[in-house]
Amino acid sequence: MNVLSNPLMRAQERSLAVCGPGSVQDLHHCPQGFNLGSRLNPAPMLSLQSGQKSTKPQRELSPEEQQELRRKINSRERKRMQDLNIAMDALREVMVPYASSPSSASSSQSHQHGVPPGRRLSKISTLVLARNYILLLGSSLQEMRRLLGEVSVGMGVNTGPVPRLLLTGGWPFISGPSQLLLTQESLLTSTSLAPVQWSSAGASEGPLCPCGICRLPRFSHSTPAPRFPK
DNA sequence: TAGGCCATCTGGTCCT
DNA sequence: AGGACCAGATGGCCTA
Repeated sequence: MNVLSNPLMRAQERSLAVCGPGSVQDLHHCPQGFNLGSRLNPAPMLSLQSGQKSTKPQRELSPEEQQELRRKINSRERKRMQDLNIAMDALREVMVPYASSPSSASSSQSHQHGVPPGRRLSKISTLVLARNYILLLGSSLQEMRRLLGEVSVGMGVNTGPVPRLLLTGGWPFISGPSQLLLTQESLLTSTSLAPVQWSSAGASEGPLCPCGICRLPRFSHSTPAPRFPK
């Protein structure tokens, strides 16, 4: 396998080559060697006194201990980001066929984000496409429910278990992208996965999402309280 | 060469 | 207290 053909591996290769994990350079962020003092706080950095809200006097860390702690923290963060990238790759893997589909409205958006066919989707494009895909599924489901409702009313028959599930608003457990990262439980309990209310006519109708990125019909941007009030 | 995308480091904040 | 999460900063790589 050609390592250089995979941007992710390329990046990892690069980081390993330049600042190998756990190397002393971890501490200095080798390209610049600046991070020994806070950019926001001119006071000596790397005090590493987590929180600093404790009134207890903290034990002074020796330079070696500081190094070791910093290295540990950096390594954790690196691992966290790598896990995130693995998840992103999994999502990407599922979304790529939709991105390359010429009839897909999403593909134009991937182009909008500078993703020519044949190239790896960027993170932002992957997320936008995934969102579009979910919206599409939602509208398809709406439409299906509507049709099933018409049919069952017209025929006056019991529609059986599956249609009833659809008609009552149950979320279908399709073997699609959502199953990659969501459990059945999370699907059932999540309120954010309620069927989307938007015209099946497409994005040309209704107000556009103001975010300027997705440019899709607005369907309620939930704005949870910021976790980090500034 | 400018701009997009990315990985990494870092300090701050929140959660368990 | 330690870990998770987040956002800002920075520099490298790649492409138009």
